[in-house]
Amino acid sequence: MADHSSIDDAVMAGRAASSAAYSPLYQQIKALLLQSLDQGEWKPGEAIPSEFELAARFNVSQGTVRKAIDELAADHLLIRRQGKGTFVATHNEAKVRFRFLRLTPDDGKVKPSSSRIIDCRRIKAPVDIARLLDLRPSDTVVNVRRVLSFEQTPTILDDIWLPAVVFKGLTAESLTRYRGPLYALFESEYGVSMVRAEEKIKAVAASDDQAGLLNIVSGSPVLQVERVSFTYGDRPMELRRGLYLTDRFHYRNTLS
Amino acid sequence: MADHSSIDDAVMAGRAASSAAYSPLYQQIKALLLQSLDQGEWKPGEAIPSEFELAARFNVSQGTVRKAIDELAADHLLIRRQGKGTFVATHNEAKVRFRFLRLTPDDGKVKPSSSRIIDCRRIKAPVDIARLLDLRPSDTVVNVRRVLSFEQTPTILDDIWLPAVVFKGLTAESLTRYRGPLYALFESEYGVSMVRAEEKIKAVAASDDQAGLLNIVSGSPVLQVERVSFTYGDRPMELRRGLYLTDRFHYRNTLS
DNA sequence: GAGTGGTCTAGACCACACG
DNA sequence: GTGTGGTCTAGACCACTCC
Repeated sequence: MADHSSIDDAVMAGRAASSAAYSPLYQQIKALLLQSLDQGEWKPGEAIPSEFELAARFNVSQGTVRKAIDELAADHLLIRRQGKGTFVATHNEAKVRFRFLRLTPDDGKVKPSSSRIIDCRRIKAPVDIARLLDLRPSDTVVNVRRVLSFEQTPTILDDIWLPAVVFKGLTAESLTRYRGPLYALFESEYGVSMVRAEEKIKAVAASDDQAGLLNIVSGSPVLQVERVSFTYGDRPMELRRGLYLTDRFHYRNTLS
Repeated sequence: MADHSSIDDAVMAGRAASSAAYSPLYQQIKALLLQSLDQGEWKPGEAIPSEFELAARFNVSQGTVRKAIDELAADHLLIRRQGKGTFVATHNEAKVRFRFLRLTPDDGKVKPSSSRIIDCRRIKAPVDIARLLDLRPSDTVVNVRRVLSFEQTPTILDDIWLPAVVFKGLTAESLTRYRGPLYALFESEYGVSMVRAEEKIKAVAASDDQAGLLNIVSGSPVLQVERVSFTYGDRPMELRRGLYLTDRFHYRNTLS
């Protein structure tokens, strides 16, 4: 065997009598791949080894590796490209930028966007934030406040909380200098890949200060979006409370 | 061959020189299964033939049928149950009722719901409705208006449009008599299976009459949800404009 | 025990990208 | 041409359900 983990033991376990908790081989392979992704063995945008190489490494057939990769691709952690290879998903790509932003112009036309950082400070985590981010209340969080505009029209007011331990060098200055989706920045600068997110949406009336920042009249109905984003292994890494202006935009969703 | 369609020609086409539009065998099988579903060969809740039977019918290997079924199961058109068979998805089942309703109580507790039909009438399709339902403006639509309450609290005001040709016997009386999700009724009474839906969401201020029906003060911020539901073959079959009260509920969504 | 879906394998061949 | 993912097959065996 080479220097990477063998799954022989796991195979035995999986194939042992039906008494033990049964887990199919390809699920075990999937877990190993996930682990390699989490540990950064392959970086976002890079290609992972070919199916045959992985099959050899794990001592399973190519079809079994294939099925593991299939699931990771279905979850958008990996991207398959016929003839080229299988790549680690990234937010640093024109095609999938703003992958998590569901706000769409009513007329469908793509609009140029710009971000204005209002604030970036470190604070002790408020209890509700700490709970959602799986932190202790004594932990420090980075709190970023910003306004996103489309065609010079303020449209989104975001309040963002991040574990300070992970996002060490993050400052208002570095944020202001950066152009592009935050998740792309998190990926390349802090090694944090956001993989999944959950949102809770309400309609609320804008408060005075919120209305001021969005340049609307106080009390206007706005969309309130609370998002928790997760990295590999379903670890929460960002809490975002956004206010969306929906007079010329809408939040789109597909049910199935 | 039996009396059902053979795919031999399709196979030849698919396997012919790379000049023609190439379509994998399992995709062709998928299309055939979809057709059978659409034509009602197997009804919602029923089991479809086993993988081996289907493989024999279509003259392909079991693995190829399997892959076709896999995709239909991933789209929630079919449901696999190990040891029992593969079943046509249905809204008539405790487990998946309100499958398309994303509104959730903030406290997570399930609440008893009741529906009050306000109105059910047939009208000439307004142009915007006709366009979304892929109808001609001269076509007739059924317009249903109802209020959904949770624990006696009015929470959702729905305005629903349906092609009148399809929903022939639908009246306020039959709707009032019925308990349960509308999609379950559509399925069992009108043979219409809703398979997918697209929603556009905005935050708006409730108008006077809307506020009256929801028992809130006029101008309150509410969630406006426009939903187009599709049946097999991506044919639009319902337009629904809903107003959701989100003071004690929220719209939940998962991004990935 | 019989039938169904689920896993795993091994091998052949096809479509696609790149040099 | 070579290497990658994608398809298709055939067969063995496993897990689950029901009788």
